[in-house]
Amino acid sequence: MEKITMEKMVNLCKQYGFIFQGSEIYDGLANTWDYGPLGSRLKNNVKDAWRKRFIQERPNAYEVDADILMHPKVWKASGHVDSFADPLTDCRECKTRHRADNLINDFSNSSIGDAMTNEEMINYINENKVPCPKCGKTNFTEIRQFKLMFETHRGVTEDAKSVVYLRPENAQGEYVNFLNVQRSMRAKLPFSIGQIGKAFRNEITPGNFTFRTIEFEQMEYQTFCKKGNDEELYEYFKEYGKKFYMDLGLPEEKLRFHDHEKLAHYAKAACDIEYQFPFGWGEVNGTHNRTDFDLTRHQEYSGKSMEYLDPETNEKYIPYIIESTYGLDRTVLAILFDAYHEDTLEDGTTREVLSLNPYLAPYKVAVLPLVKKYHSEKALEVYNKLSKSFMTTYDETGNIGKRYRREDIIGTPFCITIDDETVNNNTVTIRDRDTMEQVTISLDEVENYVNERIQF
RNA sequence: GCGGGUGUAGUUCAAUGGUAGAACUCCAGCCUUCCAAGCUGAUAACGUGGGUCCGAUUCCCAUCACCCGCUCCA
Repeated sequence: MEKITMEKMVNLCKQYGFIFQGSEIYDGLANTWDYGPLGSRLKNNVKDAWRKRFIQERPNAYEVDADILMHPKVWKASGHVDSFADPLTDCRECKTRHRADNLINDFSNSSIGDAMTNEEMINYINENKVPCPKCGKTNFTEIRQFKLMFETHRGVTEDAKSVVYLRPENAQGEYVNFLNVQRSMRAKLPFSIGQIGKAFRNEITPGNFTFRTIEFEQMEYQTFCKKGNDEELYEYFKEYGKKFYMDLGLPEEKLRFHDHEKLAHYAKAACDIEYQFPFGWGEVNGTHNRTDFDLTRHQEYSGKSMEYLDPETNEKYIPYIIESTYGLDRTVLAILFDAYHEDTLEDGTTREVLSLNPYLAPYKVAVLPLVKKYHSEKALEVYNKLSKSFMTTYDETGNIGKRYRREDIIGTPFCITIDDETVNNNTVTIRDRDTMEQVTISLDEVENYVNERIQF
């Protein structure tokens, strides 16, 4: 088995219609990628798998589909406006990051930093030898204005009032709907709100194909619980997430937990699930104990009570939140890397195979007439019939071996060959992608045969 | 954001200061009754913008994009 490089994966994805470079005919827009016909099928199948495990099979779980554009105050409350758009400078000595204006204001015990430009700030810092609060040295990088949120404008005027943001995370869509979901679903704690959707971050990125992009999709799961149950649920969802990845087909030895030492402003505990990509271990999931930070802030900023009335104890309290976020694009990428391998057959020839979990495969079945001129009519009949049940493809070009190879590389689990026996006796040969074994069954049994094997 | 590398057909490569050649893929046809066979034919490329030059795909500059390594990353 040959290890696949990133370059080869990018190529393969383009060649077979999984993922294309964004805006390619205009030389591309950096760190944007479009999912092609097969890629979007795969991605949707991953979403469906997630929905099944997280919404359908778990008790008290509800899905929402919140808007990407939210009231600007949401991002004030969440802390994103303040921490995502500041003049930041790094201490070269101890690698800590600071707001330049705060350094100056604290140093001068005034608010003169507020009115300075970035250049004035760094000059002031260097001339006055403003020390790093952590290590006491004065060796700061140039100030960089971090605006990690994409902004756009509501309405036709471009005044500050009309600024709206493309959401940098989906979570707030679940949080602001906490009460709506709780009331309308008559939900009792603990319950969960899940959401699949796009988020945007204006980051400087190193790329790595779809691993880090400026627009990305997340599958999020927020579990609201009583304080005291939070730590147990946090541990539970870490394991549940790992199990999910293993169910998708990723091997345990390529997955690991990575506990965060440096925590975000909202988190009490944070742990990633990482997958071993060719470029190293990379985060595919993040589970956070967000405590009651978010709902408390929303209560503060909106003036609306976020308290839950516990029907058993009659206590009122703001719930804790355990968040578990799955990077959809990263998950798809991990699945692609893991599924790809090159086989050497007995006769010495090779084949490239995507051994995808059949549930995830873009096409479940390929219908192949053994010889075009004798069997294509019957094959098209079969194709039309099977298309009603699952994603089916049809190929009559070239010899049968070549068509098997074409299906192997796009991960189609079952190839159905239509031959004289099909025409005369209504039996077909089904060939398995991974074992290459063939079975002959009646045409009527095909749907059941395939259905049994594509469950998640 | 920094350093290095690379941009020629869908892919992988070639050649050239004087209008680009091949293999594979793809498509059509022939052949073919179960694993990339063969034959015929067709389509298809110098990332973009400047500069030097009579003339630039080739040399120079810039830009865009990708790759590798840093950096960054809720």
